[in-house]
Amino acid sequence: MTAQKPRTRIQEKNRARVLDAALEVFSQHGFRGATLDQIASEAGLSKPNLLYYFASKEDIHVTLLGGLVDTWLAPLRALNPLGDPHDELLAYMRRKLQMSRDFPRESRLFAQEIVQGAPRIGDGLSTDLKDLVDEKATVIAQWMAEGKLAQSDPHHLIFSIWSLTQHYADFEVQVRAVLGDNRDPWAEAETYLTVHFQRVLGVTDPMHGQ
Amino acid sequence: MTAQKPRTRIQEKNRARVLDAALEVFSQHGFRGATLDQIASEAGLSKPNLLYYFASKEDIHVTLLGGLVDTWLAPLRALNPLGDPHDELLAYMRRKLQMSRDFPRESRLFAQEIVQGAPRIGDGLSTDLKDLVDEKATVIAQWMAEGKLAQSDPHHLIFSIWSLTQHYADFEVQVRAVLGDNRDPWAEAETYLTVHFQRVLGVTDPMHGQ
DNA sequence: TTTGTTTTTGACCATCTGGTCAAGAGCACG
DNA sequence: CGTGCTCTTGACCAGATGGTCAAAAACAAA
Repeated sequence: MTAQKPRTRIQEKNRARVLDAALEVFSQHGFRGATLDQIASEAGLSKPNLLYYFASKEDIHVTLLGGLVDTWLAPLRALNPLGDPHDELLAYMRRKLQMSRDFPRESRLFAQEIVQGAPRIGDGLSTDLKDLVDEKATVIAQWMAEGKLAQSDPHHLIFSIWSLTQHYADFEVQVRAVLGDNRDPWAEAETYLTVHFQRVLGVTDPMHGQ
Repeated sequence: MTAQKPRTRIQEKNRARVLDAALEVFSQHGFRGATLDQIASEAGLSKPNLLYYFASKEDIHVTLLGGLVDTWLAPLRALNPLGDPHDELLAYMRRKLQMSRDFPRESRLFAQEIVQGAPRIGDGLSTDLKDLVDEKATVIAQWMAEGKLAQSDPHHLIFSIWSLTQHYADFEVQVRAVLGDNRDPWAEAETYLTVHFQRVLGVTDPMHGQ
């Protein structure tokens, strides 16, 4: 299943450096907009040296995306069917927001891949992703049927969590431009989204400000 | 202010064809991923002929984005301070969703520009966009102060409308992959988002299913 | 038809880009 | 030191790409 781990320490270190550099460049310019020279320079390696560690530009990109999907889906996997519905979903939202804040480059890389039609990841979407989402959607539907959450379409509820949290990473420039320099987007996002989702989920007893 | 309109009919027609082709290609591959040959081919023109109508690749891209911003902001401009708060905001959301459905290429083009840090549109964000949003945020804040809407941060409320509506255009592949072939994302989106925002806005008297 | 203007194109070019290669540097081990 | 292995690089290449240009085709006006 897993590819053979690189043997030496230096290989492991340099592969990591390349991947980090590539993440920086790919997330900013997209796959075709990125150049091997840029990545090599960012990684502090010569281009041929970079190609000693990875077979091709696409190899780097694929490796990056592959390692990403699992990480990205982890918060959803962690959604516990046995926990309290509100707590679980709010916690999921917060975890997702944290990931957007802590790994904006990863978020943007993923966003670009999807916007462009997921040309190099498409298959995984219809299988792994769909299966996981369907599974969790069933759990949520069950919660709703039990009257523990306000009724709505579970799939779209999940979409709304993705959309609202990733927005702050993917459209960060726009958010900052609109809010101005004196505000902290991430702090405000957590406050706002908590209230937002409490309402959407149909909280029974929040301290409703006013 | 406005550039001199092209004189002949054929110029107007061919410029339009180029822009449409460019929109197709840019929105799919990003600026650097798109090639003049692709655009020319898509427009049914030879590359030199294309460059007879536009000075450069960047010229095409800038023209496209420039014409876009106004259109994209129109729905927000139309938000009426004198109307009913719930109706106005729900109508805004629906108009935005319709635009995402009817002009997904425009949405994706814009999304890519923002994700990449708005390198060719950045200035407009901090001025035109910010001013308009600030203005409308004030209106919304007023509505909230009058108790006509549930309290929350107006700027982030606007972000949430952008985010949730554009998601269905920008991440359409993902949405379709997750929902499967037998569902209609756009129809469901309208239904879902209506309920979603009724809750967020603090509807006084919805038919609450259960 | 003649003349002047707009449109179109084939040929061409400089540069960039992903990728190769052979040779060299560094290094571990006997 | 010598031997073999990993790592690094300068030089190079083929193809793609943005853009130019002079000349030809279309077209409009007289």
